[in-house]
Amino acid sequence: MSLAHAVLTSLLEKPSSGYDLARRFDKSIGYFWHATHQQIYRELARMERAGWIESSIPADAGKTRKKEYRVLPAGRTELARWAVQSAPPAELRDEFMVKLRADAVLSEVDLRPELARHLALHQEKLAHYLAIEARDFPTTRTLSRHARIQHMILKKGILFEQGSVAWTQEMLCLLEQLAAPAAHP
Amino acid sequence: MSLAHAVLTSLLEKPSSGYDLARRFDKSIGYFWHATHQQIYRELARMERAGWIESSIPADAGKTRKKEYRVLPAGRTELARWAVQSAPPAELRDEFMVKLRADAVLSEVDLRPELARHLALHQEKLAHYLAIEARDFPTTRTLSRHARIQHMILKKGILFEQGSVAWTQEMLCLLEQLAAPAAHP
DNA sequence: TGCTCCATGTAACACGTTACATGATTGC
DNA sequence: GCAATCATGTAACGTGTTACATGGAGCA
Repeated sequence: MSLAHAVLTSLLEKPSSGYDLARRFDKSIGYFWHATHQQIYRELARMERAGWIESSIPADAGKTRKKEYRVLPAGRTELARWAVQSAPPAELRDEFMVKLRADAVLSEVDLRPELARHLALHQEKLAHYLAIEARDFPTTRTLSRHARIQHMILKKGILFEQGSVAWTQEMLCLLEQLAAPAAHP
Repeated sequence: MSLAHAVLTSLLEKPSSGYDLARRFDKSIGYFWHATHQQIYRELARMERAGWIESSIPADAGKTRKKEYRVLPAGRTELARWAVQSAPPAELRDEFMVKLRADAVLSEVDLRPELARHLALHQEKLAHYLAIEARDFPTTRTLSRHARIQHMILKKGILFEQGSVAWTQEMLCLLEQLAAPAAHP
């Protein structure tokens, strides 16, 4: 049950509506823990029932159905309890590796177009992360504890995308070689 | 629906029982696509109903309930269809990053023991992968198409673990610094 | 006899995805 | 007036996890 805790963290950083949460997820925690708005609404409803959070109608709601959620002490306690709990480290889960194995055994499919597409996507994401880094962490020194941890989280994403870019390029290269052996005229 | 295709691939490599599949998963495809034996049995039952695979009682079954599954032409076709289908590249999904964010906002938990544990696990996994590499791919040249693709899949795992080790060390270092600022006597 | 390993499964539940529904507000 | 965006939800389904059940084979 990790989504609940991701939502708690996000709400501690800034109390918000489910809709806002869903959007902020897309560009912060969502880089490491994606969730759709339906999951988030479901989780918010559960957590309110559990007494971890409470909702109110914010000042800027007007005639909309907008609600704002805040973390209650019970939620904070629960988050701290969960955070120090031991859990297995993240595992790689990559559908494309399965496709490669299928290619290796079938040897009748061409995965190069898909690889090229992935390469572009990884490069795009990497560029995006690097832009965030340049904007938010221009200097390593003299930053608050909070900022330095956030920077390390971002670095994890950068490392992952750099690895992905490098590997995808090498793989593409290999498939080119295998497709055109002894290609000199 | 990716588990089905992982199982198809594995069965093409070697027809086997559900039990054997589950164990082979643990140390091949399972590095990139983990599955429990319950998932595998469920998937095998579905695929047999769908006509992608068929089962028979193998010669070495004796009085056990052992069954052996083989891929049918329909299964092979389905695998090829799926393999060239476009899909989004793998995303990072790391619970520990959520914990770090929680730490950043709570600043009352100590994640160092857990980080140290993860570091050891990553190093162990990396050593394991490198041992497999040394054993199965002593030379890059003169290998078959199949082996060279398999090697690249393994390299992806190595790259991931290397990145994880490096990042975890740096993170541990930072948490030490933050815990003991200006520590010279 | 009792233990571990082989081998297959059922059931219940938690989590994630997809499609659809509803209605108000904002901008052209 | 119409489309896009804000905002919240229901329903159905697919996938993954956990706990439990069953029974044979091999061994001390």
